[in-house]
Amino acid sequence: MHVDVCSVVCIHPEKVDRARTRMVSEGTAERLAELFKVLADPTRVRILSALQHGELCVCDLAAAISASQSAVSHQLRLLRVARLVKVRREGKMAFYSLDDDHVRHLFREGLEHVAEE
Amino acid sequence: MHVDVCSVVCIHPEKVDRARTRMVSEGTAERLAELFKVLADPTRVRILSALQHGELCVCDLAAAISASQSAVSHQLRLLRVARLVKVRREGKMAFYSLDDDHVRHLFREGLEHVAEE
DNA sequence: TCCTCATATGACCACATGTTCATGTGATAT
DNA sequence: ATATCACATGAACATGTGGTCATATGAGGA
Repeated sequence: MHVDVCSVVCIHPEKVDRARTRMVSEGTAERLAELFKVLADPTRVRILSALQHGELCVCDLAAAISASQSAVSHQLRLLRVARLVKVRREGKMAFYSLDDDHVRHLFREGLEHVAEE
Repeated sequence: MHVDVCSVVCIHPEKVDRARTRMVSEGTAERLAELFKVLADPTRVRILSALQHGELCVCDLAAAISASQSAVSHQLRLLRVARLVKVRREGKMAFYSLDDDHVRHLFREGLEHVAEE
């Protein structure tokens, strides 16, 4: 990151100022990027997709998406800390489900964009 | 990627099957992840944020988000191929704007999730 | 034509990320 | 107690990514 404005000339200062005041804060941008980063992996997308219609235990998830248990566990951790999924423990099993409808919305919005092309 | 199902025991086959049939295809998951990947960077988030209320030229964008022209150009390229922004050329200037309302929706959905915590 | 300006892009480098392998943890059964 | 099962996690490694620097491109002006 470096404050390096293109010389002097080409700028429309009023446009820039208007944009700056309306922009999200740096912290918000950071957290927003962090959220999308969690959604930005095929394995995690498939996990979320598999959970769209109800909870699954880790082992079932691994089977559903044809990935190793370890890989799934690692990814579930990321999804958990981002509050995209939640856990329900029952004995030695762990049942995962989508955390809220919000996740579903984001997912569907994304799907629509992908479907467009 | 390795088909490695946890031994035999813990699976609920009917749940797994139901999930599998309802899941998005591998290709769709890939493209969905690709879309979110483009949104998964603070610089690109700030660019999209700056464009929420109208087009800006590259130089103005760089000024608005305090990044170098080169960095902004590189990121704009990614946003372009993902069809999140579009260009309007006018002489030697290039004015960028959000490609459609879809991008705005995705952005806002993300913001709401971030705002929750 | 030659120079300058706005933008685009290629090479390179430091850093982040996803998987596997090995091992840890806590619950249940024998 | 101890063995086993489902799940979690740490280390290590290969690959991907975002920035800078240098340079290319293409439009306008002198």
